[in-house]
Amino acid sequence: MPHDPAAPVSSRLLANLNPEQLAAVTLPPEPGLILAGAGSGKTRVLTTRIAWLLQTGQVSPGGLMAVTFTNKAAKEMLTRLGAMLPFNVRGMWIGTFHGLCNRFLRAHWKQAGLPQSFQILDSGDSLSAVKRVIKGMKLDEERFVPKQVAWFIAGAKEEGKRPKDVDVHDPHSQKLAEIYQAYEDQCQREGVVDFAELMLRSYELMRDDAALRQHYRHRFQHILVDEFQDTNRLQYAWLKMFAGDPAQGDVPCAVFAVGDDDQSIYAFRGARVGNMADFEREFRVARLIKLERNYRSFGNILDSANALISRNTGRLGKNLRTEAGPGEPVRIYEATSDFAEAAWLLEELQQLHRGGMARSECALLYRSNAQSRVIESALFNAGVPYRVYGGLRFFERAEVKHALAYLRLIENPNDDTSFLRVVNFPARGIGTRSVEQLQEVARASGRSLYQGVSGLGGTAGAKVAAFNRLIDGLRASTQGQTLRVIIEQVLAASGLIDFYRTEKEGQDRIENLEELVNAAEAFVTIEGFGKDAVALPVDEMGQTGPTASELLPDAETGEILSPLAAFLTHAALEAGDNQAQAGQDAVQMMTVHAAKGLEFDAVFITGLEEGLFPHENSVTEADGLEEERRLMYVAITRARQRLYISHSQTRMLHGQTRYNVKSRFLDELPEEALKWLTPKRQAFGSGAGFGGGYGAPSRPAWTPAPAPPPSWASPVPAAMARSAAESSGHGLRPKQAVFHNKFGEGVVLALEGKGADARAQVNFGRHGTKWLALSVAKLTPID
DNA sequence: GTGCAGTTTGCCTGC
DNA sequence: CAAACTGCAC
Repeated sequence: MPHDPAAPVSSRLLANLNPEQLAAVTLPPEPGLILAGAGSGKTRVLTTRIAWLLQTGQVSPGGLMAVTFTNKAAKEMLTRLGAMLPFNVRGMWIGTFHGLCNRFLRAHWKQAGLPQSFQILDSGDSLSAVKRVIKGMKLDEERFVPKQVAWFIAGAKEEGKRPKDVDVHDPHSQKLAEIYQAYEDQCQREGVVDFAELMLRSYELMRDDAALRQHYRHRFQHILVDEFQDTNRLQYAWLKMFAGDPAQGDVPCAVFAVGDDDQSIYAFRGARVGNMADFEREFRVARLIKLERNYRSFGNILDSANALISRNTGRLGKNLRTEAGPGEPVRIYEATSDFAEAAWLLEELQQLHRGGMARSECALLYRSNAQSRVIESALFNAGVPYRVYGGLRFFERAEVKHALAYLRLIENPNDDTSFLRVVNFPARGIGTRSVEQLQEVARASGRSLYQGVSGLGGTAGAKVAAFNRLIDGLRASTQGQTLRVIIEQVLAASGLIDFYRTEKEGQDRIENLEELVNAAEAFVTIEGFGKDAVALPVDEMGQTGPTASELLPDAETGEILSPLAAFLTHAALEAGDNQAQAGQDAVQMMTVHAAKGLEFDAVFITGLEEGLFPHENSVTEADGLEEERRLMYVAITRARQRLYISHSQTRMLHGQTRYNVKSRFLDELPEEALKWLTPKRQAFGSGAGFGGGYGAPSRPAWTPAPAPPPSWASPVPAAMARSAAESSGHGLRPKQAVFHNKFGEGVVLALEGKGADARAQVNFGRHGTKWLALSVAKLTPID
């Protein structure tokens, strides 16, 4: 049944949709799969469908669930819906998988076998919990590397497996299963859950509780899933629990799955593109709708993306087209060093800005967070405002985690992870030895560290008891207080503020702690806590504030989660990406992963080098390489008007200079869409007429795109770099543009002295003119 | 038990 | 290159 054309609201809603979009939006209430290419208006289709379903009265706000993958996407959806709908959208089941699982478990904590105030472990917490388990089992950390074990446990959970379900084929895997079991016991004892547990626990509760299952299946008539290609096995199974599983003979509700197999970039955390095909088959999707018209990018950008992704195998098949013209060519730049690359980025950014482009419309993308540093310092030194997403996030900073640990202990004193973090921070005379004793006592009696104090005598026992009293006192005195007061009191009473005040480098940390108070304040304002909910504030970056919305009343008692509990949840599920630096018109910096779902007028993709992008850990398997290619595809398709791609001959990594060869992905782009800002070079050693390039014996010479050398570490540029340095000593000349780590870009005015005494006078612009000893100062020439 | 200096080790991506 | 870890003097 199409919409009622007489309804004025819905016809306005549906105006300007293309036929495919319209078909998707108004799909009858049955399972549907939408293959939505990058920039094809996917989010618009999703939000419009939700609004259309609601406005035509086909479903009530409570009868609909929409799941996204990232917090960014969830926010985006809520913001857009908030603008389309006349009522507050916060109460609706719209959020990330993990956010919704949390909400579900908060409401049914008792059935799920959790304490009411269970805490959520982020990956760092989870890793230290694993470490404790391994230590407790007296196992060798060499043989059972905590990181790998944590990885193994998360992987098992994502497959829906409990310790008893894990494949055991040798003593090692046997032990792994035992560690997994011990980890689980420990988490249960402490009342904490990790990310994967949120999913698995809610899945199992639904699976095992028929009444609950019936309740939710009756409730949700429509479930919309964004980024379906990124779902893992468990998430798909979870979905079937809520929607009804056709394989079990259920009649499923209207699941509206939107995805793009070409943008599947989360295989490393269990994503299964195959879920799309499985869904189509299992849910007997009658009509698969493809959205292939791109509204975002100009032709050259799109052609580049299409050409690149066409090298992947086993695609569902889709080709983006646009009606915009070719636009600007894709510009490619080769830098001599990562510093020079940063200097070039800066220069191009300034030029775009002078040309009238907003800084916030420029994005700098990189494969891994470590690359942001050099770029950041270049921007910082030039005084260009920027904003970094991801990396060390706000709620993951050490001082913030310390403060949160105190808050978590107030909520749940059995949270041993938090207990260990702060029992002796700031120092209160409880050293390693005392803590070990306490751990032994607690383990022996099967109690938490907090409870274990009763079995610990002597001065150590007295000191721990004093710590417990501190926590208890804080719990009592903060009862019923506002979040701001609670946090301020904790910061003062714990001694955290005093501690950082005496630290040399403590000022920044104190500022972050103050920022934590602000974040809490903002959180309370936005969430509203049952009172009249406040309209979504939108900051200058177009993003809304925190979106916890986990304030569902308890299913049995009707009790509303305390502000503190809600805030702690918010801190665990959202890393607080937009706490700092919000506001001004700033250049956007993030990893390619973080950029998914976003778009910008100008995009710079940096570090297109073998070993980095594609990442060296990925090139050994075909699957890995294809995922890297999809990642590059995602990166390219973020750009609306201008796309720049850069690579560098050398790069600092692990404190050493690495010599890199340009990425194979550059050779996979269509030449006619490109413009090389620096001379295009063949893989070294393959002069004109040599065809196949050097060092690629596995490929015949006639291969159209010669494979890059097997190793990304080319010895040749290294030799070139050496000879350049040897011939001129320092490689500098007057008027040479240089880059300094601290002062940024400068121009050499004069040179004097030789060898170890060589000095250069450099004008750094806003940092003034300085004489630098070349044996000490690192000056990198910029071409 | 604390704090410092020296040494080692690791950086891929994220809810 | 830095964070994280280890060893040592107070």
